Amino acid sequence: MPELPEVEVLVRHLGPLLKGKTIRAVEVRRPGILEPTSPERFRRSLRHATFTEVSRRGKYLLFHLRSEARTRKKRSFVLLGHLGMTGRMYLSPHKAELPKHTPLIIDLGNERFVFEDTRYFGRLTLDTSALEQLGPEPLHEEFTVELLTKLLARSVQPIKVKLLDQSLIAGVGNIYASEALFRSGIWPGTPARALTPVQVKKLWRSIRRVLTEAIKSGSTVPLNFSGEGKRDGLLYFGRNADTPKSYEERLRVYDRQGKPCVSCGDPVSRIVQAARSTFYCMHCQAEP
DNA sequence: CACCATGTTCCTTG
DNA sequence: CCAAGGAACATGGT
Repeated sequence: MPELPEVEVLVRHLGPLLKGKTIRAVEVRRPGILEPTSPERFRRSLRHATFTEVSRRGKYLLFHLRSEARTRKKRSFVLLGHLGMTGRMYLSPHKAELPKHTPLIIDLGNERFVFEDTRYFGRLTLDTSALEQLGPEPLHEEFTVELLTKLLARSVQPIKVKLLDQSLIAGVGNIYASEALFRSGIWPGTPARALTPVQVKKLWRSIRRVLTEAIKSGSTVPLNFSGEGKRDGLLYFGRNADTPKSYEERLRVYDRQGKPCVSCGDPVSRIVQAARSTFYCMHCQAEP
């Protein structure tokens, strides 16, 4: 469930549940997801540590912990999480059956923290160096039109590909990149530096709007993070009974190839850029 | 068997 | 050094 909004909603959900909980034991079933941290070091650091806070940076989850070792002095550290393509994290009763692909389980006493990840692309590690390369948070005040203009000024890369660059803007992924460009009426193949000032401003607004709206739809709805059901917690596939809008209504172009554009009725196109699908409307996002 | 999938990193080539 | 493209990672759905 990976882009910025999904991670943000998950962080808001997990924060209150984990705060103050102490780790009793750690079971590593797939050491690869800890890399480059060794399972030994991982277990040693986490055992007896207490969660103090959960926050987010781009698509990363930051679990803030404090080790309470009596013998040694207290020390704060961060456990960095990433959901990859298929990762999920939730609390679950001990008696609940674990899913087939569960790389890591943390025993919290009364319940356990489960990291489920079918494709094992996700991470839970003590190495936080990945954060250093991230660009600005698109929803923070520091992300201004002027900053976006500067970031796009020299590049000839297609704007859609640029939006996926985490060192440019942190948290935008393949779905919301297509969505933001559709809302801005910009052709995905436009070289970044060829965008007009008006287009940059529209794009800036659209990025913030699609992310904010996605967070809102996830936050106002009682999402089910219990771990039952395949797609629970995925905002774009959300289908809770109380969901105000179905995912078809929430996403305007993504995965809608051949279906009528919600704006003009022309069929939505699919192209491949940097080996990823891009969805757009040839009429509403015309090539200049 | 084919192709596709919300992500990131590494390698090659220019 | 940079940009661009592709493969790799691993598993499942259609």
